[in-house]
This record gives sequence, C-alpha cells and structure tokens, in this order.
Amino acid sequence: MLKLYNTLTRQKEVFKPIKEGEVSMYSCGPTVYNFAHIGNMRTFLFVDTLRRVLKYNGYRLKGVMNITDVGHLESDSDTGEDKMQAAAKKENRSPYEIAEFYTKAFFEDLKKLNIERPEYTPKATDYINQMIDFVQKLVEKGYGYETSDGIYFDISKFAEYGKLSGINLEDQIAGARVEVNPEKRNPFDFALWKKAPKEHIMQWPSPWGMGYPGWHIECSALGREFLGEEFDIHSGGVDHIPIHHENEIAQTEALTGKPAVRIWMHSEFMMVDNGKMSKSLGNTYTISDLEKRGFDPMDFRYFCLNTHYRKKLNFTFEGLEGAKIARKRLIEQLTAHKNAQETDLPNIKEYYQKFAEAINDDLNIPLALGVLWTALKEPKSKAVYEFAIKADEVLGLKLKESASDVQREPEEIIPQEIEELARQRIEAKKAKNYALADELRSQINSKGYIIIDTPQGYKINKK
RNA sequence: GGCACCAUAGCCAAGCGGUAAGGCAGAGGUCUGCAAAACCUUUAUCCCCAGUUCGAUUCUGGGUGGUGCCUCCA
Repeated sequence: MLKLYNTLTRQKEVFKPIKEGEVSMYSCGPTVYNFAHIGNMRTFLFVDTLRRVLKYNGYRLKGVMNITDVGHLESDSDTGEDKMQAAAKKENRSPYEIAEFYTKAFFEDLKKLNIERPEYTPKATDYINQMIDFVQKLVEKGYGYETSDGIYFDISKFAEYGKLSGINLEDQIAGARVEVNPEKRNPFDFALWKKAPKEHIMQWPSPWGMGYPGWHIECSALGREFLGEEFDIHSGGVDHIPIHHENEIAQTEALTGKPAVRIWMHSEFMMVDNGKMSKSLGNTYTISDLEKRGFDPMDFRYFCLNTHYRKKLNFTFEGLEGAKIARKRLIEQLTAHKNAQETDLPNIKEYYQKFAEAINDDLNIPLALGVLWTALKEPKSKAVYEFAIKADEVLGLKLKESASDVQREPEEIIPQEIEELARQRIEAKKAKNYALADELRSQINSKGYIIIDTPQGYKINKK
C-alpha cells in the first residue's frame, strides 16, 4: 500500500490512481536560461524517486515535465526583465539558441544523475496556441479580463483561491509589499497573457495582439494537453505552492469546474551552509562544479537520498564528502556479497518487506537506505546482492555497474610509472629498507594513487 | 504583517505513545615493519516549560530558536 503526502490536505493519503495500473503525473520543469544548480537537481531527483517508487509498485507511468523556453515576466507589475531576454542579451545569442543550449545541458545533467527522463518533455513554445486557447476560454467564461497591458485572471471569481497554501487573501493584501497595478480589479489578480512591447524579444500573435503567455498558464495548458482534465499527481518545489500552483489551480478549475489534480507533492529546498540558495544570490553550484571538485554525480545522488524530500537539506562539502565515502563503502560491501559462495540468506524476505514499507511510506528513502545497510551487514551471500540490485531500482545508484567496476578497476588504469614505483617499494620492503619504502609510498600518494598491502600482495588504487 | 515548515549524538538523518534505524567523523581492537584500506567493537534519554497518559522523543497548549514563501528562483 503506497501512501503519499498531499500538500492540499496536509496528510498522507493512500494512493489510488484514476486509471487502474497507470499513473499520470505532471512535474514543473526547468526554465532553460542557465545551467541548473544542485538545488534544482534535488527537486528533479525527487521526481525521479517518485517515478521509481511508482514503478516499483508496478504502475505504468505517463509523466510530463515542461521545458520552459519562454521568458515569463517575473511579476504582474511588469518590472524587471524577461529572463530569456536577459540571458540572450548577455550571451549575445537568440533566445532560441539559449534555450536549446541549456535544454541540452539539462538533459545531460539528468543523465549524469541517473534521472529517468519523463515520457513527455514538451517545450513551452511549441504549445503557445494551446495556451492562447486556454486564456480565451477563461475570458469567455468571465474569469479573464483585459487591461492595457494584458489579460488578467479575476481572483474574486474563484472562491477557493488560496486552498493549497492556506493563505487568506485579505491578510495577504494587508501585509502586501507588492505595488498595486491600478488597472487590476484585485491586487492579487495575475496575468494570463501579456501584451508585448515592440522590442520584446519573444512574442506571438493572439486575439489581443502580439504578446506572450503569463507565468502560470504554461503548466495548466500543458497538463491539460497531455494528461487531460484530471490527473493523479502534480509535483514541484515548495516555492511554487503559494503562487504558481495556487494560480494553476485557479485557472484550471475555473475552466473545467473541477479539480484537475488528485495529489499535490512538493519537495523542500536545498540550503547551502545553512542559508538560502538561489540564482539571484549567486551561491549555487552545478553538477559540473561538483565533478570538478572530484565528486561523482552519484555521490550527490546518494547525498540527496539520505534526507527525506519534505525536509530541508543543508548542502555542505563536508556532507558530500561523507556521502562519497559511504557510497564507496556500500559498493565494496556489495561486491563482497556478489562474490560470495553462499547464495541464500534465510531472513532475506524481511529486508524486501521492510524496504518496500519504507519507500511506500511517502518515499522514506533514508529509512530504506538504512534497511539496505543493515542487510549488507549480514553474512555475505548472493541473496543480499540481489536484494540490493532490486532496491537500486528505486535508489538509482547504479549499483549493478558499480559493483563490477570495483573489481576491474585496479589493473586497467594504473600508469607504468606508478607500477614501477610500487615494484621498487616492494623491493625496498624485502630489503627491509623501510625508509625508502615509505618514501616511495608517499611519492605514489602524491601522484594520486594509494598502495594497499594485502596478504596476497599489494594493490594500487586511484585516490 | 500574513502563511508554512522545522528543532533527535561532533556532523547528516530515520523513528512519531512503550525506554532511540542507518551513514560520516571519533575512540578501542584485528591486520601491518609502520601505515593505508578493510573488518570487528564502541559513542544520545530526543530545545525548554506545563498538561493528557500506567507510560511521551512521539499527543495538546505555551515558550525559545532556526528556515522558507508572500518579488524571478526547485
């Protein structure tokens, strides 16, 4: 029995898909105007984990993740700059080139992190007509109205506004710090469509002249296009709860008259050194940054897996280092089980059961990892190895590949020079010239390799 | 000002009514010429104060302290 936490009801609910055996889900995707940072990746890692858990439970998936390649104007008050436009200007490329470049980079990052690409990853700009159609219908129904700079959604017409985040509009207005656009009927009305100034870089024809879609309509329109009027799960980062998803609910329910989403799921933020991480603060790292510092993307995956998705994760390099070592040891243990003579473990079933219980309790991966570690401590047997490989369908740590890598690695990539130094060291040892032996070892060390003496002779590993 | 989340060992992190999983680091040990690596052993009464209960880290109320959102951000 799979239970998932629903932001809307603020409790865990037993999951039952609308359509037997199949899960339809929509996940807010990246805006491709820059490299994704590790905070973004945490959320996509969450989506991936959710997908893997659903599959583990035998469901077929129909997942959509939008690629936002149109620069939504940041606020309704029309201040600031279009993100795509700003990036295009800065890099002296067209917005389409920018989008293509960063979309590609995004998919490469997903691959590095062993994140499965959802079934559909539509680009926003390919669905402008669907968005216009959506807006037009809202206007026809009386939910949208035109001002001099765009089409706005009339919040007062949607009584349930705020139900996802629990905000009370009147309180919000009282303490609001936003400037009020005098043409709007209510301060919190939001743009469905913006009319474009001539110099605006991306614009499309519409019933209201040249313009571009509002910030929220993209997800509503794409969700409807791919998944229909009702679907099972909608996910995103917690920052989307109060505005983006609230507005999505308003738009979609205004159009269809019924809730589109059964379960709303949100992943918490990642912090850096106990503080906020964001593009605007400039304290972000990318996956490539981590690789440059000698970490494998899988180390980062392990790091994220160790914390529940609804808890803030404080990123530090110290923590990542711990994850790196833990993952390495996990693979070593696993290799030992793989090569064990014994094939059976009497209580192996318990581990399968506990693991399933953990992941099905709102994706409790930290607990599930604990189950794995405990199993690894059992007497070495192939049964444990098989359990770990099965568990890895959810964890996505590439355990199968890694377990064999460890065995082959040593002889493959050791340079001649290092081999020679190691040989000399053994000679020195035999001659009981330990000073020389130690000197040779530290030389090898400084070249990035480690000597490991074993009863059967020495081994050389890369650091 | 409003809304939300969180507070468990040096660090990370599960548990959420019956006296605390797991990982990293540390300590002791086995091994080693010494190391490294590996392996074994070991490390907590759960922010504070009331209350409910036979019993609370786990529930309720009140504090205190963090963090986020309300403005582009996952």
